[in-house]
Amino acid sequence: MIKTYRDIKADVLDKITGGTWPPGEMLPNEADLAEDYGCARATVNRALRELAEEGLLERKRKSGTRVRAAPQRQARFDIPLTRREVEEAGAQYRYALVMQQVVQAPEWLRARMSLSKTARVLEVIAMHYADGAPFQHEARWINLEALPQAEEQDFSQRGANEWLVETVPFSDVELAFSAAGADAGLSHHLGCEAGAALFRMERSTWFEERAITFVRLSYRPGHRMTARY
Amino acid sequence: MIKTYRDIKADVLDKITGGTWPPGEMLPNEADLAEDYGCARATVNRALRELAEEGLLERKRKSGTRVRAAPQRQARFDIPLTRREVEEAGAQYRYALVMQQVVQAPEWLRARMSLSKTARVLEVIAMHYADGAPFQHEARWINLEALPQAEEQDFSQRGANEWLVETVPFSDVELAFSAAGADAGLSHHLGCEAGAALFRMERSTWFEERAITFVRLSYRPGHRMTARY
DNA sequence: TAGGACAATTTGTCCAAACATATTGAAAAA
DNA sequence: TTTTTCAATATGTTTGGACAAATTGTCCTA
Repeated sequence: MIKTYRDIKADVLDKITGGTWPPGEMLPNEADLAEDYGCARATVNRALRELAEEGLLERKRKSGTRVRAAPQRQARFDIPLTRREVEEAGAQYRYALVMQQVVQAPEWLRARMSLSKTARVLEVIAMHYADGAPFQHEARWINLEALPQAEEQDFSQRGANEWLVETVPFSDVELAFSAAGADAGLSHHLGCEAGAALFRMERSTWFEERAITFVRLSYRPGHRMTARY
Repeated sequence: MIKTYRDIKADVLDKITGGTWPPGEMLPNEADLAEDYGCARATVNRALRELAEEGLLERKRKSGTRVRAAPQRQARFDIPLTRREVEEAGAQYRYALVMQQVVQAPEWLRARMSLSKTARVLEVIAMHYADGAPFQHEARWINLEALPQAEEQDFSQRGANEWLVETVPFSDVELAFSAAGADAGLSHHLGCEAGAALFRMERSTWFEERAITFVRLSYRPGHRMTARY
């Protein structure tokens, strides 16, 4: 017997995948469905609302609910904290600072972070290891106008990311994935050949419209990032 | 005056980002919050439930609600349909079939798709162009045991993906992102140098526990995939 | 015929109350 | 002291009812 909103979700999903309600099909309205299922309209509403959020249904007032013609589903995945990523793979994590210095922000960085011409940034280069082998190269720039206290920090023991997560825990993030060939520095640190194809993740972080940090993470060759949906 | 669950969400979010409720902090229980906000508990419940889903709060029966210590936020992004991806960038889309043939599934593919030793698959190689320039190389294998009618299909005009979306609209998907160097075939089709770093997306599709298709999409050099959260 | 006012419909949200369920912590028993 | 039992508590879900908001289609009018 159907009772919970989960049961209803599952049943509707079955009807969709089973072909009872093909793409483009209109569903009965909430009131009718509630009667069919023998439950309150709010229960049906929650089931349908969640299916719509997951991209399977399309809902509009007055016109009703229909199965999406082109099921625009979306992948969700957790943003990996490098330490956890390594440890969850069952490997020993190690961090090492390569370099830390204050510099004038170069032009390309000013563009990405919307910085002024004279902006100073803290540049931090570091490596992350899994079981002693190079795992990820981190190149980071921190906006010293937004976070002046970063200049006093010592990132030789603890990664900049962990400090930032504590200091500016909630922020807006823009992510980009791409691929890039290893240059001389990267190939040296990652222990791979120059030109090797590396998976790369770039992340810009903002807090209250101000750029906090930009980080470019280059993974060792062969790294894969997976998601399900 | 606070009234809607959205207002409550916004207010709670402000209290979190503003430091009133720092990471790890316990929130008052729903009943108390409902009284504070002058609304029903169900309204507070919805606000907090959604914030928890978004990864900002942690909720447990009896113990209550707390701000996540390490805000495990997740990125969501839409799965790109190549045609739309190109057209939304304002470019002219063009598709071209390179090759289509039935083959015995090689060992590595059998492993990925859980196929039997004698499984036959339809191999489809195609190219996607944006404004006449190579945009993406598609290498796809379709399980003919699950979809025998694929063998009769002609993918010279319409991409295999569009046919599959119509034929098996709802399926489970496993995604993987990585980087790979262009081999001879890829560099030829994409018009880039051999060894160039390419962003790659691999997708396995399942329907009712049966492998439908595996596709490997290799983007032209320099491609970026972005998300916000 | 074209445009505007309006009523009907459907989803969206809220409420107050009740019961369900997981979990904790304390009391009771071994 | 350790284990078991049990009640208290906070979130999870459902109900039936109500009103809000968006949108559609119709009818009326110019």
